[in-house]
Amino acid sequence: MDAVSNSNCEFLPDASSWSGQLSVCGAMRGGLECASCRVKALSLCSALDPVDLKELDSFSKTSHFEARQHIFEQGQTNDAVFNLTAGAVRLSKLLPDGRRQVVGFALPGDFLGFDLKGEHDFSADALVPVTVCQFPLKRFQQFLSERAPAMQRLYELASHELTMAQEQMMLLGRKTAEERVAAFLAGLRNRWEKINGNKVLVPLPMTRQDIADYLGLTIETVSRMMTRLSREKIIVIVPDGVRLLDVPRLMQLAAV
Amino acid sequence: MDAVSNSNCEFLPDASSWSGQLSVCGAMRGGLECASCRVKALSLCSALDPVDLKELDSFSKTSHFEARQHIFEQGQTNDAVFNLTAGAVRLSKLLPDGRRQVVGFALPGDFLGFDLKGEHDFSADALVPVTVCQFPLKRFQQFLSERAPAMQRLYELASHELTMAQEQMMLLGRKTAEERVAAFLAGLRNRWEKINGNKVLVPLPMTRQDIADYLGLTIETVSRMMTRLSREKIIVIVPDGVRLLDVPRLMQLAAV
DNA sequence: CGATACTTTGACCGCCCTCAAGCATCGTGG
DNA sequence: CCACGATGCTTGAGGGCGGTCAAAGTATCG
Repeated sequence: MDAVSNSNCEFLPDASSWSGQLSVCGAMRGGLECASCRVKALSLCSALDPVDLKELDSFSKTSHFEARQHIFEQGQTNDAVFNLTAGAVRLSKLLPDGRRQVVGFALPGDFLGFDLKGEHDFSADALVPVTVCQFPLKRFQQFLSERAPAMQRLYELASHELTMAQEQMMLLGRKTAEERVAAFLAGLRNRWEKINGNKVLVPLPMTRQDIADYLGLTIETVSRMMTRLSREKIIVIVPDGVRLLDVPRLMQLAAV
Repeated sequence: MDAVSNSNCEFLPDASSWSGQLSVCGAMRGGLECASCRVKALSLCSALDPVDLKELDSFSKTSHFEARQHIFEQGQTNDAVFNLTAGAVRLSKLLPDGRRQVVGFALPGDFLGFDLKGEHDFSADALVPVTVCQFPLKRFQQFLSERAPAMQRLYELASHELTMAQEQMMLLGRKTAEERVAAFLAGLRNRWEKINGNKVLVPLPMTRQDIADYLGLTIETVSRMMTRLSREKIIVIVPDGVRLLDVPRLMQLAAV
């Protein structure tokens, strides 16, 4: 996997801004077609031959979102699906009284919009400047119904997402605060590694509040646990992320 | 939906055993083909025309499991998928140190085995006598690749499962003990209603420990919350289930 | 630099867990 | 028919993990 070079795409803990990092490391240069997409191998499109890819390209639209912009919102009718090519997105649900649960973070290569009908049951918000391939829902569904491999690939992605969701249930239902934070960092590391190849620098484009809402904790507890991991020389907290010093120990604390 | 008659299939709080109830209300009489399956409308098979259904039938096998028998286990290689036609199944994950998280309960009509490859990442155990339609994985995959509507239907089921999983994340991450128990009962009611039409009698084929492991609580807390709901005249605890007295209040406590 | 947003740290508290005992139900065998 | 052990459920007393409240520290950006 050489989709992204390691040298100039590394997460730079001291200086690089997200837009800067992501415009360099990002997947699709505006206006170029799917054929040149750099997250293709990670995404839905890996199942498609060049002909199908061109067809898909013909009704896709590249969109950009600034940090904090809504890509779609809970309750809104679902009329498009997305493939994230650059940036990071928070997926969250709200209760009527304002309590929030983050159900996931989407990174480059991730697909948004598995629920192909009805209303969105969570919101998707750009955490940093974001680029997506956007597909109108109707056209996308028609495309799928005519390409068994694409449907099959999408199923695999959804099924994997379901497995991850069950793992998250284990985390939320049965793990301690320290285990949750350790598992979160270890999990994110593995995802980023597939994207930028870096095994020790873990970008955290989300706030502590977002992490807390993802892990079923409060912002204070997340902060305390990060500090604890830091004191124990397992991580170093850097701007917009962490550097992992002792991955084996981190994975052990994560309680698999 | 008249697949199941109401009169003699009601959950009987005082006398009926699970095997008794389920053999009467159950979906498929041993040896009969898919065409007569009574949970068809709820399941994967609703997407199939009679010809495809016959083809599917040709490589299906009806299996029975006694209460407490394993249908499959976490870590075991995945070589079959199942459609539950009668009974109830607990889906659970274990941590190395023995902590358990129940990731779901399967009821008649539910599909088991969305992850079509690798190893099972949870165990499926019969809570009561169970009947399943069993399909060898390879044949099933081949069947799917040739029937777009079936693949699409399976995708819908998986996608719905994912949505439910996200709802469960909200429950585990952000709801109080009372809200969790209320939401659990309200959710089960809606699922049973589709199966047996009963809106107030909610069978609970699982133990309090199973419920606790599903809700991220302890058995004592589940028991206390059930007692509290009972004291507040919202439910009545009956053998093997609950009777709902005040559904609106229950749904309100569930914090939607 | 001052305003704003985010993070960290500390002191205290409460919800749920732990530990322990008692109760109900059911199948089994005397 | 009842004694019984096994299993599961309920209830109570007390403690701890993580939440709440409050304040100080830090980065970013006009």
